[in-house]
Amino acid sequence: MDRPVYIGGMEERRNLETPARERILLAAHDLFYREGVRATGVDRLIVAAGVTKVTFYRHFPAKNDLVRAFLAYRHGLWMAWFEAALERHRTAQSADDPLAPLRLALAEWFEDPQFRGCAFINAVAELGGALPEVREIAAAHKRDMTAAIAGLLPDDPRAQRVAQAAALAVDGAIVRAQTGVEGTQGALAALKDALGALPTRLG
Amino acid sequence: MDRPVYIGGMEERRNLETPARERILLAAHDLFYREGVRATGVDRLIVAAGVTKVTFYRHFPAKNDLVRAFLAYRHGLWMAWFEAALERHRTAQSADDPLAPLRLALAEWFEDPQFRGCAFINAVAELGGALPEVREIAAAHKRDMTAAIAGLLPDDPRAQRVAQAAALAVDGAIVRAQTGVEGTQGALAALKDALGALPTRLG
DNA sequence: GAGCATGTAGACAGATCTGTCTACCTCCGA
DNA sequence: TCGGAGGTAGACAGATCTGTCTACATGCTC
Repeated sequence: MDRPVYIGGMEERRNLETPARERILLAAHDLFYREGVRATGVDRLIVAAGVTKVTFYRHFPAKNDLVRAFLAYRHGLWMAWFEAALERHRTAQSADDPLAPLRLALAEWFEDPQFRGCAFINAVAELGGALPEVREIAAAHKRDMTAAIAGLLPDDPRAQRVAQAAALAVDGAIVRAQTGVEGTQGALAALKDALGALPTRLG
Repeated sequence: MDRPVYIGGMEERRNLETPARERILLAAHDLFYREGVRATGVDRLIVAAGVTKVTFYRHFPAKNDLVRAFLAYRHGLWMAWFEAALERHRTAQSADDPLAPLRLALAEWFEDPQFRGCAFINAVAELGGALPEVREIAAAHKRDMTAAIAGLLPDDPRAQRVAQAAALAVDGAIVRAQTGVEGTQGALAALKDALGALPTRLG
């Protein structure tokens, strides 16, 4: 994996060999994330996916079904990238700074020109009122993200609490990088301060 | 101010005495925050505000003008509540824990049944692609929020950095309370851990 | 008393949205 | 061989969206 999968650039896979269902999912992944769910109409999706309306509705009887499928797909993709990125940066890890891979992984993500924040936070913001289940989907995503962070910490009963606080800081960094309060560098610097203060030398 | 102003319940002010422009703004504040900007059509706004379409478009030539006015209005309202809440909780402040008022203020907010996250984070998530200026509006909001947090800290050159890290944690707590990862109590507990670790005893 | 700002009621235009429909094609496995 | 899964093209329905239009009323100010 030389390039994080969330970046996009999946268009090349969206050719006629790829099954229609997957092409729709790839188009949704691209457009929903980049422009938002409500801003993306079914007509634009079918053009981007290169399918017809009948095919679209055969696979996803309602647009909300595609929204759910998109979030499930995104979850798998993002978690795979996240865990791989943490693993890749483990070389930078030391006993003094076990969360260093977390910072480096997020720095990668934030610098990506396609970065538009967390798809799950965005989905809750956009659809939380109309489609309450996206809150539960987003919560499950955040729980998995927190578990991956906990995996960086030494085996200790207090690791769960530290991981929760670190995950909190990560979510804060994501939204601050997204709005660009102090630039992505500012978000990363504040994240470093917040993570660095946590008691990671347990035991 | 016995009740935070952001809670809503402003309907009683939306009577015929109130000028039409303010009634529209109050209706937008209610509906945009509760259900989202894109989910709220002009037709619903004019019914909620009790004005006609001509009046609406006389004050706000395009819906996006109302979006901007809504965000400016919300900023004033929220900041006034936030600063007042911090002041109200200053009694709980000690030299050991200067950020205690921050936690208590956010606990108030999160427990509110109308709580639906930060209107600015939500607006960026929903409109960041289509209306890029909301990112700058949200960034300005976050800068003011950070300045209010800095006001809790002792006068010290390092206070700015600590305030940035604290603001990062606050944003994280807001989105986690919004998605309900571990409930609002979990968000508050993680916030307490993240804030408690920061070096607030400066100088 | 003229002009202007502010308000009312409601029809209308034109775009776009989700979702349905008919009609036809192709490939594969029982 | 035949039936079903999966595909194509594109018209259509019905709702909803933003924004415009005519026509009229009221009250303030110069």
